[in-house]
Amino acid sequence: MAKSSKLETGRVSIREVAAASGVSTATVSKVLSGRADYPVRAETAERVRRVALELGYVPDVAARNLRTRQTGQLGVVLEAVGASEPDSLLGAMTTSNAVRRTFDGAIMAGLSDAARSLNVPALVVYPGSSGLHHTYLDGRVDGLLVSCDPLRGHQLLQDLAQLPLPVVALWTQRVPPGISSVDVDHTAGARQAVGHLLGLGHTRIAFYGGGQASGVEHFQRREQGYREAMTAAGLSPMAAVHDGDLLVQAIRQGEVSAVFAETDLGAAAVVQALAGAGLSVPADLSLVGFDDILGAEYIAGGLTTVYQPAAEMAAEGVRVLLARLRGKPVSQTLLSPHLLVRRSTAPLNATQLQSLEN
Amino acid sequence: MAKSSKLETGRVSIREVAAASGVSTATVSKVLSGRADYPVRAETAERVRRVALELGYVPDVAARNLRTRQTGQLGVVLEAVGASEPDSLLGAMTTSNAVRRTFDGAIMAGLSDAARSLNVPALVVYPGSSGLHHTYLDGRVDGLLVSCDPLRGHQLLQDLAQLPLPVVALWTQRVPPGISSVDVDHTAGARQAVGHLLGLGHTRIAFYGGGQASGVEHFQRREQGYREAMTAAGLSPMAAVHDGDLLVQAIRQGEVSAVFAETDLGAAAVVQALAGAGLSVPADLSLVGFDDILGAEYIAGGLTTVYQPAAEMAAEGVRVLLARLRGKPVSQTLLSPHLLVRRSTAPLNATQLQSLEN
DNA sequence: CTGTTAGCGCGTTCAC
DNA sequence: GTGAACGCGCTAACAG
Repeated sequence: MAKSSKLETGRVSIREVAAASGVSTATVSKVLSGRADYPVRAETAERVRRVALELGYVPDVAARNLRTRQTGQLGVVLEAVGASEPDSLLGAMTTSNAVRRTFDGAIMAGLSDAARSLNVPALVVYPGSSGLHHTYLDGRVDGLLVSCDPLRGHQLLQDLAQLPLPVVALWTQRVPPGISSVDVDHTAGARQAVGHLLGLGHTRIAFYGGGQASGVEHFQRREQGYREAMTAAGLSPMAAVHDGDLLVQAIRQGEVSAVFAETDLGAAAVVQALAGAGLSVPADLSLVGFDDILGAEYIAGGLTTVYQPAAEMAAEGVRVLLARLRGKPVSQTLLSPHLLVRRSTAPLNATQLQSLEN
Repeated sequence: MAKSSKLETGRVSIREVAAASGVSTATVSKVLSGRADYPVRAETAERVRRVALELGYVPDVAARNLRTRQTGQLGVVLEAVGASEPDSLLGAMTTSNAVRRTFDGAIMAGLSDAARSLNVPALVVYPGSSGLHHTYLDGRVDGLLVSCDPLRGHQLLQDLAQLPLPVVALWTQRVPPGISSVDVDHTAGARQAVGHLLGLGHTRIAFYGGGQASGVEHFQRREQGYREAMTAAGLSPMAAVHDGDLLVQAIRQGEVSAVFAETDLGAAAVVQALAGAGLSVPADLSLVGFDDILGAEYIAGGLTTVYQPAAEMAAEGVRVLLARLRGKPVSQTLLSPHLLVRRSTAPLNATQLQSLEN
């Protein structure tokens, strides 16, 4: 209609609300931003709110961001994603990659739920590529959550530590100074797993793991928990096994009646090795895994395993980050996993006891 | 130092770059925005670029968003996340939920990779709650990608269709008018699966599925593909089976030598039912699943299954959305899945042939 | 053809 | 409770 040189955004602005309620834009802003430290007469506030609602006023995010120099958005960096392994064709996705994605899915779910309930307007996702510069992040988010990939180095965290943003790392305890972390207590989880086996009467408990991926922080902690639990029970920890044939041999010779596997996938490999040798779980071997991956119910008819509280970890991460945004200091948090007892573990039985005595 | 009432952002602004290069801010903007339609002498442009680099100038995202009324961000709605099933405690996560999360992880990975390679600065994630209002989305993103949960209704898409944003739905073909979609061609995948079994000599092929989740779009299409493949081969499709005992009975009576299961999890259930009856895969039954979930390599010693290209679907979704942002029309896309042949399928064997003849 | 001027966009906040 | 400056990049209109 009106021949105007101004851009028409088709939105109701704060000025229109101000005009319609007979106050200044400043007053409208004070009322609607809900800050208690700007006193406005209750009657006025009420009128402004009603008019805003009637007019369908929605504050403009961009303008607010510009003025406040904040976004209300949190960044989520998925380290495993930036690795750019070409896995899209022919299902060439590696298994560990798939595991990561499962967990990232859970992490995203936990983050989204937490963000919504804690009134964080939005999460901004970035792949954890090395080129994750200041440039991309600055101005888009107020802080950063990093879903770390324990299989990779800490280069990403080192880089992110340089940013002028608070950073919370998930799923790791190895963080540069200045970065908060939230991790699962792998050691405690391992102790629970081994404790369960001890409670069933097993004493010859092996740790299955330490393959190519030894050196991985999580796995080291899990083995550490195994050692602690064994030692605390007055038993000698055994050297880690990572070979199905050797394990089968050890079982046959009565040297092993139970195994705590580093991961559920490792446990699945154990089951396959035993099956190939005509042995079964839990009759010949009690088996505990770690992770509770998708499909764990179908490993050995139901794998007893340590559940990692990924969603809770994510939620805690959001809380920690918001706290930092409010000035709280850097912190390190550990969350206890818990044991899911299914059908892959059983009391030490007569047959096992017998071969044990040989 | 200087007693200034201005906010100190500690950033290099376009004005400083302009001053340092001896031109106006307008010129700097023209040079750095890279738009060809604003002619600037090459020499000047070069100087400006150099100065900007030296000063470490980074355009302010908020200011740019405010002026251009665009964000360069795409929204990602995860429908499965908004359902708010309390699954964080005690591992009460349902299996289908876990499957969804796996796929959402893959989707996020695909989206992130695609976004980066297509120069989309950021993805903004939202849980697919019903309260996903205009309010939250408007001004934060230029368009929306929706990772649909086929187990739920289409209410979410109906709501999103009202928004003044282009929307691309992933993982569904049932979309309201005005919404683009990218889905896996479930029917084609099912035809591949059944074709594989036919090629191995099987003719008595059952479809395992149609339980509580019948009515789910994907599953209907998979069953449809089964029917088409059977019919095309001159065979009569059998009624869907969803009971392990009945299936075992049918196998024993020679009525079934192969099964195409609606999902990998369904296939896992079949394996368990057979194991309980002393039957094995693939000796007594050739089995094909659908999904290639994590752990599929461990079902029946390696489940033959239909791989869903989740990451590719996500990448295609980003392309489609960017195209729409450039004015391209609404479109519906189907991506072909492909068969992963592992060890759960084998040629029709003598024993099976014999019981077949009874 | 090259570059400048002068606001615009809109919510927030300081000084009165 | 108000007025007006402010945050900062973009671009239409204009001058040389």
